[in-house]
Amino acid sequence: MEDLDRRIVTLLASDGRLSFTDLARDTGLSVSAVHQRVRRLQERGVIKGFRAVVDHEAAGLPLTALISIAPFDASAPDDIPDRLRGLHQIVACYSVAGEENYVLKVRVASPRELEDLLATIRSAAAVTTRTTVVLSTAWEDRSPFGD
Amino acid sequence: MEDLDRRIVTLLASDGRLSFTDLARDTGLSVSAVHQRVRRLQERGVIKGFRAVVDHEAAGLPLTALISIAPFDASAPDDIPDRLRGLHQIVACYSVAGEENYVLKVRVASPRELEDLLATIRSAAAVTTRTTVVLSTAWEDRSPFGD
DNA sequence: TATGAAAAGTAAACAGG
DNA sequence: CCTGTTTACTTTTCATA
Repeated sequence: MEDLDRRIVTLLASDGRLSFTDLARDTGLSVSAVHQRVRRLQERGVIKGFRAVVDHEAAGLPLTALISIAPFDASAPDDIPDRLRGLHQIVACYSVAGEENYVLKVRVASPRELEDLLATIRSAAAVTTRTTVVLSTAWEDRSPFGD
Repeated sequence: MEDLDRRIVTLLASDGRLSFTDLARDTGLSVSAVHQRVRRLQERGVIKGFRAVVDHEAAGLPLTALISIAPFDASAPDDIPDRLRGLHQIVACYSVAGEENYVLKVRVASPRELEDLLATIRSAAAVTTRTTVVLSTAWEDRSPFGD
């Protein structure tokens, strides 16, 4: 990726509502030039979208957990993500190399909801679960480019 | 959190560049009313910011890993997040309840860079590491409110 | 891939209920 | 906490290099 594009991506990764005017100032390009570059970055899929960063505690979902899962029957065809996609509490689903096959990140309102969710996950995807409760988040979703 | 606010947060969590005009249409409020509510949500810290969602593969960081860490010396004061904060490859840092003390999410360009990063983490924070490489991401950073 | 300029749309601030 | 209005700014498109 070109230097100017990386700069634009870094800027938008740390403030997704920066105006094209600001981006232009920070990159030395004209407003139209930045505009075109951002559009191209989106077309190429480098920028996949824009999101508000929500404080889940303040939003009523104070409990985050990481759940590693492995299928009961390792010979079954693996459509686990498809089986879990409908559970909106699962905010991330990674296929991983390791003892388990997938790691999920979930957000729930209470231990009780976590308990229910685990049961749902186990029966929906025919898996065993190993749950790690998040106690606190030092940081999250930081830009890997070093701002 | 009130219903209208939850709706606004959900909408912005799925498209962080929605205009106040669009938010007003989708909530039935006036443009000024949504404007004020969004400002208040930011002041209260419910909305912590806005970010571009970057495809890290396309952006040259194709390798993601989850690293669980535990201190060599459990009696030492725990300033691990502070010791790791400067490593920009660490995009998330969770304190967790479990065998290990922290789980990190890292993004790097290559296995070689992961190797270097692991060495840096071990010596910077005086910890042992257990690394789980992410093979693919089914989804990530989804809204937990069910859009 | 860049630029500047024009038209349409939006944000931000404000007065008032 | 809401509404409508105003002003300034921003987005988007276009012609052009």
